[in-house]
Amino acid sequence: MAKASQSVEKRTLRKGPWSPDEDRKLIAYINRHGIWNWTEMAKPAGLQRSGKSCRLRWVNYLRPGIKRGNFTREEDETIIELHERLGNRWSVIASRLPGRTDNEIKNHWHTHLRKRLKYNSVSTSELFQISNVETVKKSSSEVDLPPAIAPANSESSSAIQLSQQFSTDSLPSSGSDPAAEIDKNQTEDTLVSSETFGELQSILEQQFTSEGSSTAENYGAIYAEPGISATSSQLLWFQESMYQGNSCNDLWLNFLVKENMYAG
DNA sequence: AACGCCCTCAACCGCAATCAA
DNA sequence: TTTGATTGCGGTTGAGGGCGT
Repeated sequence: MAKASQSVEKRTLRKGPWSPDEDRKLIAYINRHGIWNWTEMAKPAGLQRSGKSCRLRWVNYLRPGIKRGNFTREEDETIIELHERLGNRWSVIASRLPGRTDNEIKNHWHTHLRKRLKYNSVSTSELFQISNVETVKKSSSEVDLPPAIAPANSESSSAIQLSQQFSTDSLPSSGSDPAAEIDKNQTEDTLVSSETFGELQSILEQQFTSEGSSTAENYGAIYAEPGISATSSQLLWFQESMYQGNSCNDLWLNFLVKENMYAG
């Protein structure tokens, strides 16, 4: 692309908050074509946004499976624990919290958890000793984490991790790269903590096991499949079951209803 | 009611890593 | 090997809402 037209394009790019219409356009485009190239996608999608902006909007807000709303106690503990071990590696931390994005976790850390830790001025392990008294019935490998229908991290992760179960006790106490060790643990851990989640998992596994391509691509592909209604209704059933009332779900529901994909 | 302060969180920016030609 | 494009990540910003005065 010529430099002149590039700069013209740059000047006309929209910034700031996304409108519902822009959201719909992006969802519709990804639904039909999947994710292939963020910088090139914006234009045919009818968006005057940079690819970067589109990607961010999708990853942090529009992507199916995004869990919004309050963080659970377990999530907080996981974040604090991992932050103590890994530092500001938000994407790694996010990958342990299905449905949560690195951005959301980062914000949550800065606005809530950091203050809480500061206020308590005790070490994380001490905090956990206190908080774990209430959840003593749960073994370390049974600590419930919210289910995910997508890994919270990047599009490039190689597989859907449906039942990311994560034990704080299973974290390595030493090692060259804690994050790598945790990754290893994560891929090995596929424990299911509840019947409900088991059902959800089996449904979703049916949808996701065949390809093993990247997450967002999977969603794009799935929503572009001819057998869309069954898949989307299952996904929506899942989402509605687990995360009722969040704005992202509403958006998807509205969208799918609009697109006649979901007659629920 | 009006104002100012504080908090939250969506979005942006810059840089590093990765990939492809 | 180099170089440009693309993607991913973490830090930061700013709009908007809540709340106290």
